[in-house]
Amino acid sequence: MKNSGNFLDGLNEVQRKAAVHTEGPVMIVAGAGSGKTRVLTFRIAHLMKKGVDPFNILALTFTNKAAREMRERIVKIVGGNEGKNIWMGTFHSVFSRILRAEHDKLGYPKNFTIYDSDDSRSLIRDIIREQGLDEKIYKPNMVQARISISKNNLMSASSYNNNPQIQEDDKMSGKPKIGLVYRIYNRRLFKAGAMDFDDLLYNTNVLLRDHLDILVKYQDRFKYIHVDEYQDTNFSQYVIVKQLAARHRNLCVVGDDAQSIYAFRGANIQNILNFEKDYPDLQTFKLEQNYRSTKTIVEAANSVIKNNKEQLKKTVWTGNPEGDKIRVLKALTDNEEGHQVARTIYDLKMNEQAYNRHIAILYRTNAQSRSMEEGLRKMNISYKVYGGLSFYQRKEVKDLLSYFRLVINPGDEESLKRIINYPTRGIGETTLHKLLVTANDHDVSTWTIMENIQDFSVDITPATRKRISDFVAMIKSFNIRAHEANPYDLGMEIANGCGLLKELYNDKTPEGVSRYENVQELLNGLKEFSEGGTSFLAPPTQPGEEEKKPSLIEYMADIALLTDADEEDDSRDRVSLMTIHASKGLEFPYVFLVGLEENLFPSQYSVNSRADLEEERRLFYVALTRAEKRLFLSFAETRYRWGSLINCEPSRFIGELDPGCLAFEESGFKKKDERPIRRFKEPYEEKVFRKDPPSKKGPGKNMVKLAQAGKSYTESKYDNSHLKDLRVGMQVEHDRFGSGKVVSLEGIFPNNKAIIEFEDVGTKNLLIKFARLKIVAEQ
DNA sequence: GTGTAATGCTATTGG
DNA sequence: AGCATTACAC
Repeated sequence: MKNSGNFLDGLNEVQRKAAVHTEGPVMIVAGAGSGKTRVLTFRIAHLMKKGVDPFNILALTFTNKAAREMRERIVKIVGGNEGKNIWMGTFHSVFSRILRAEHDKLGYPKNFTIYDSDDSRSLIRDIIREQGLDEKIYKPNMVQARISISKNNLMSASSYNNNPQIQEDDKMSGKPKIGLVYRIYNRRLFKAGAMDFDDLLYNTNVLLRDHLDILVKYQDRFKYIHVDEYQDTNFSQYVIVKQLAARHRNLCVVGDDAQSIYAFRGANIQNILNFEKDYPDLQTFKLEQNYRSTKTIVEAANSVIKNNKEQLKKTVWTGNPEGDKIRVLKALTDNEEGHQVARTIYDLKMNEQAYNRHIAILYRTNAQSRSMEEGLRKMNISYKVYGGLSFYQRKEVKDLLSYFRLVINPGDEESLKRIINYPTRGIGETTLHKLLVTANDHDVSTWTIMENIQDFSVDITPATRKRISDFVAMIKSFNIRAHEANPYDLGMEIANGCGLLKELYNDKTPEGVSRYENVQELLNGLKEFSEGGTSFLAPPTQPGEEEKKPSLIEYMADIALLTDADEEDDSRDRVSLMTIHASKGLEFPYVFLVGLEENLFPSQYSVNSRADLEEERRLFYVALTRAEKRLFLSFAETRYRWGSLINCEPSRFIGELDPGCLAFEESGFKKKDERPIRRFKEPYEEKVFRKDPPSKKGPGKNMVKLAQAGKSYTESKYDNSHLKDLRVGMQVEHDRFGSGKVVSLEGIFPNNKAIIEFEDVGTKNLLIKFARLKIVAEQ
């Protein structure tokens, strides 16, 4: 623990001023890498040292992980145990807790369910169908986006339907019923005791607007409010903050307009640009010194962002060394891009002793991870992909979570629909449909119908009735214990009792095994939660309030709002792969920014609108400024999309970079018909066209050698690179199954599967990377 | 009601 | 190309 008093010495002058200016409205405009987290951390620590009760401090961060890390740092500075009493987390997690505490004011159950995007889209799709609307016109995704935007602008279903402008727009676009879907959607959410993500903010606004006593209560609780990444707040969040801060006016927002990249989900850059209008007496601090990156990187980033019109004036500079030039890499195909990136990483590790964990590969869309993964795997470099299908969205994980959700809130219709017949228990589509219709007719939940099936005249057989009441009895037996039982024990009982664990265990295909493992992993997490007490997401326990025991209910309240970005870093040394959006707030010594092509980055959806293009440019700026030491840019001339090859042009953003920061091995980046950009190294010899006959000497000999030299292959236990050229019709020999013939192949090496007909044991479906297989003959 | 084959849709970005 | 939903056979 540090001695008190001197801890602020670790800040520069502006940082220190910003940290100690605790009273009144404050805006900290913080350039990339200027130490804003540090300022926020020290500021809160300073408040506590001054004697401010941590219960009175609120800090809203962009991810829960950021909150967790900041809390840890504050605890280190301040010492003692008080740090845990700060209210910290994302908007969604903090206000979902407040909504649970005040649930009765809004007529919601305390254990309301949080619907994720998939749940809410599925509900919207149901409503569209029930209303007899054409799904081709009323695309669920589009309707969902419209509803989401409305909620984030605090526009209720009624105002939506009563707004002449909107009604006119919807009519003109041939979709006059969106308002109706919105109204029904909200009604159904409420009936199910569920909120979608946007409701967590919307309903917080309703709560604060309609209940003055509640507003005053939280105004007085949150005497000091901090909002990180303020440039990415939406209107709904803006109003919440404004309301809460109205009484004490100690509001500190931190952000960088140049890094606003979430307009697509309602973030309003005007919130930060107009902060001064809302609080004319504000103090502004500009953090302009970058401590993160080399001069080259900072200058390159500046040269790009100056192409944007609307921004707050600031000049980011750094005292860091010049550093290496940014290298630009051209590849023939997306796959070759992956190979070259992997190869360059290999060189970095050899020549600069770089660790995997110091390296990030950033891309615009999740789909781009595939070619990067392939390249890394071949070079035997271990990596982790963030984002994409998150753990909690995997089918098997969501299935079990749906049981948990239903146990906690039997009104949760989306969960009910998901698992009522999984594992199959003879309650099929027709029965479910009858139940849903009856529920709708009586305006009660499907669960209520099932619970009282004898009271309703539903046309179903006695056998099916029995199955339904068995199901109801099972869920109820878990439900009565949801409050007090040990969450892990209860979770295990549910997983076993519902038959899901057995179902997965019996599936011996490679995918089935992995599904089983995923469920086990979920249960392990639940176990940790059970043993570790309440979570970091829970609000501090108020004085006089009894300490919360871990329960399944608490667990579910937590994980509904967790994302991949919140995962604790593991200690494994792995390269990070993620979208640029996901990289926000992170930094790496080595950054590879890939896929710099027109219509990919900037995205095809953005090129026709100035505002959208500026957002893409800010995204590019964010990507560049993640790098501390060295930065590599790359693009491919052709790329597979929807399974077919398309031609690409280099991104305009490359042309916007100050050429002096770039390393071209020849004359530099010119017009598209010139070919000045050479690869970093000799190109990896790769077949561009799939139709080429399999190479006689096998896949790049060097690759194999490197793969053998390395220690741990990311996934495979065996070096099966000789199976890359496996083709249908080949004769093979298996360690255990004997000799056989390849019947079919699918997927991409080494994650491909082969169906092989063995002479002795019949047909087997094998995952190539695990198969102990030899090629015996070509035919 | 259940399991498999065929179709069709998707890939901005995410709490 | 890969996945989810739908169509169709048992």
